[in-house]
Amino acid sequence: MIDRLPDDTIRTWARLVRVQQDLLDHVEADLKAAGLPPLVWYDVLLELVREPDGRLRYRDLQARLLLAKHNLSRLLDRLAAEDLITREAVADDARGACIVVTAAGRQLQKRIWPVYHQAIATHFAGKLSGADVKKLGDILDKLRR
Amino acid sequence: MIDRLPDDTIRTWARLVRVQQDLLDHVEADLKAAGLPPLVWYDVLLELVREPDGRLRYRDLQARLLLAKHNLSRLLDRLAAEDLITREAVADDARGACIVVTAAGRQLQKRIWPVYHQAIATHFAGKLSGADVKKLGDILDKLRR
DNA sequence: CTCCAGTTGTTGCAATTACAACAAAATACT
DNA sequence: AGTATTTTGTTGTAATTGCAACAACTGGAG
Repeated sequence: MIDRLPDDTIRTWARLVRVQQDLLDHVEADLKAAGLPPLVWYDVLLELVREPDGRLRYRDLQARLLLAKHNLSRLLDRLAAEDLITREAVADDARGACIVVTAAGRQLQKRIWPVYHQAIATHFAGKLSGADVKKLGDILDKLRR
Repeated sequence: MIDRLPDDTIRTWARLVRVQQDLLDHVEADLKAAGLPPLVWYDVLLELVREPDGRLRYRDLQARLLLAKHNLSRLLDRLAAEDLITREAVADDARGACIVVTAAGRQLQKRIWPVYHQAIATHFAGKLSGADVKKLGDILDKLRR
């Protein structure tokens, strides 16, 4: 219980919220301008592509994405409709759903990355020194706990 | 045009996105747990309360909130439905709408603040040193441009 | 004055997200 | 085994957000 936060702490918080929203808006706009799907699609595909066998259980995917389960379910519906992923049964758990990237899914992930990479460079990395990035990383690490 | 960002820069970006989302989720959850409306409501009320006469033109409010105009229009519908704001005509511009906080709006803003303040203290300020906050502020400032 | 481009704010409609309830299967407990 | 509890994932429905078109108005050029 803290009595009263200093004004500059509050200002920094406000700025964090604001800047972050602004950054994401710009990145999303860049993706859209390139005719690409929103960032969450990429997040899902990336998590799957990173796995050695290109598959993850639903709940594990959910845990990594910090997405409410019902939202993920519908997001996957949309990805499946585009043949970017498929749902398979899990061997030892009949409830489970295994999410698998398709070849098209891998291809799309590869296609999004350069655009996303460029956006990160433009809106984020290009504005900071190496030392800034390092320091920011340390600070974010503390916030994560 | 940057050739290829270093891995740790990309990791820091990813962490920024993740941590920020996580922080906001927690803050929103705290507000909801206290039976309070979402953060945007507070943002709108705060902008208005800060004005000496408790009013702002629609477009100015929009510019400060980084909200798409149609979204703000509907958000204001909801606030108006709870009698937290009212819309008034602007003297010298018949198109314009002036958004005015009501007494109930001011009261709600005052009621939200302690909860929001506590959430900032818990999830943000409490995890960082004063120097961290200062450094973070500087970095965010660079990103803003 | 008259027309035309730009601004301001709202609205119809589609897509996405949130909440609540649910079915099905696994796990724990007696 | 038999029953309650928890986990896992989906779905119906309502709220919110995004997109495009719109009406009303302003301000400036001819």
